[in-house]
Amino acid sequence: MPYLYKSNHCRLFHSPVTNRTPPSVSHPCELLEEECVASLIQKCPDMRTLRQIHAHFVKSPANSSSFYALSKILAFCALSPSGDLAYARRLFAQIPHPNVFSWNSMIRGSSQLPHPSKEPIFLYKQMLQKGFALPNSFTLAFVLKACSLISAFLEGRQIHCHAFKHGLYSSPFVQTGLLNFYAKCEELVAARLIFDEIPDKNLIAWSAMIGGYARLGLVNAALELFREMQGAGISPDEVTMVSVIQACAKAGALDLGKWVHAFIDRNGIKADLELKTALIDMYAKCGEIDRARKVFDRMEVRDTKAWSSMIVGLAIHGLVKDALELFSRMLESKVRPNHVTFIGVLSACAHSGLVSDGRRFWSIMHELGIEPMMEHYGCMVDLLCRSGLFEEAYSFVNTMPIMPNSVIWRTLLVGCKSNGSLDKAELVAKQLLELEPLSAENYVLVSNLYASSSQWEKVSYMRKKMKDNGVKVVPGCSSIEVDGFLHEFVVGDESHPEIKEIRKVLREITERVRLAGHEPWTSAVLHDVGEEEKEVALCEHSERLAIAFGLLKTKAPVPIRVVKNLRVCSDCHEVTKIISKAYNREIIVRDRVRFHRFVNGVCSCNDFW
DNA sequence: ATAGGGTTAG
Repeated sequence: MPYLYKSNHCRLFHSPVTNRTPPSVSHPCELLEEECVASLIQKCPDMRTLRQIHAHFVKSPANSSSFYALSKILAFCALSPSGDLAYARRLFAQIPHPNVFSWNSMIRGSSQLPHPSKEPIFLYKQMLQKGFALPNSFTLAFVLKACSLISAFLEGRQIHCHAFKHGLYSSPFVQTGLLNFYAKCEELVAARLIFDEIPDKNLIAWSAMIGGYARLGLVNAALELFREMQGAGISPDEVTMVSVIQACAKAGALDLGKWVHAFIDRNGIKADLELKTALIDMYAKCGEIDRARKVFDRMEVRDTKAWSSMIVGLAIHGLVKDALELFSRMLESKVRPNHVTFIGVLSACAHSGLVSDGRRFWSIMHELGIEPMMEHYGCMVDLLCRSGLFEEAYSFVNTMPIMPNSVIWRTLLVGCKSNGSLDKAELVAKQLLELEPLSAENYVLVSNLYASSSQWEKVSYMRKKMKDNGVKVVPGCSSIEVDGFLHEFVVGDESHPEIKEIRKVLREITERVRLAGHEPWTSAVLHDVGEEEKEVALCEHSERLAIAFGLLKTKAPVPIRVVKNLRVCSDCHEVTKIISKAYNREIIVRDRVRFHRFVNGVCSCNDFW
């Protein structure tokens, strides 16, 4: 059907380029044979040249029925970094019965866009509906990748069925595709079932499974598999190591992270851009900002993510000056900052109350065409509140072009308290509880606020409201790393083998907390327990369990690391302060925003709340 | 005939 290509010829070409020989392609083909098109495409540097190849191809009637050459042209447009997916789409639309190769090119091409969509999944559905081409192992691998990018669980599960239906399940590419898909959807049990079924697990399968555990911060599972992998005689590469390092970072497991770093050096694994960025992130998240900086300084090439991870790391450590200096250097080296970089920069400003700097960076961000996201608004609200500009923060939130989320309202609520704007507090609290009526921490925060102004009736009203709404307390969770193993503690969980000794130390801590004049009423609100159980409620708080464990095991004057606090309340910080002083130890507490380094009861963070 | 699966910052 030659007319098909000729008649659409004009639509595909915006300029008359048909009679010129491509400058960079000096292939002496008179007639563009199939192989010739293929070899030209191989060397094709850009779309301009491709259009010319395409034009020659279209002009030659001998070629117009060559689906092979056409699929080569299509693949270039859809897949090459110098291709043009829009051009590929137009070309594809003109092919009456695309072959499986062309479908695959379109599916893969459309899943490589910077903003993943359902387009590849729709294409796959179309392919099945039309029924002219049957999916092969490439198809399933590509569409599974697309599903994993957007966590399209239902679609991916269907493809799992298709793999059996079309007899493609035995393909290692389909298997790792499925494994990775389930892992990305956080369905680790399903992922593990597939992993265990793979007879000859290769490097990719091992890495995908380790990566699945790593993303969820299951550091022990990730490391156990990493050890098993080596036992099975498979050598990890830099991609595997990124996941292992990420697992350490997520869990705040510094000693493990250091060991893994040494492993990388010892085994001659090349630390590339990604791995170095992962190392920076790991050291920063584990509280070793100097080591993070060392890795960063030794890098030869740094992209936006590398710069950002260092800037964010410095910011969460409260090293504001260094963070902002680094940002200037980043601009000098012509690496374009993105929204994550600005989260680091703005949060750095917020930590030190640098209002005018914060405002300046806010406008630079706009000048660079970066649309502020919720996190950026959050930083600005925090900055204004900490700088005593509560009224401005309040009107800032009320004029936001996007609906403020609970984090924004909570920031503002804390701002109400510190700025003494209790009149606005009720309004903010109302917004917060309307938006998120099922989260226990909101009730605690609001009732803390009432308690600070001795409005006890409102305190008990909050407790009642929480009960009426059926709010369940999500157990707090902390972890502590001892001798290369991460111990996790969940509130109420007594399964730890050393629970008796832990309890003994906890009682001692409780006594010290009491002697210091603190009442553990935050926990009492949460647990609603009688006087007798109050002590238990306090003790059961995960962070204190972790601290207690650290005191048991850590006899030498080394820092006690309390990390991965999912729920850190101001009460915890108080306790940490007291313990640090009593035991003359350095305690590092990490919350979602920053580090608090307590030495002899004094927090190095100047904005300790 | 053509091609492919695991990785970094919030």
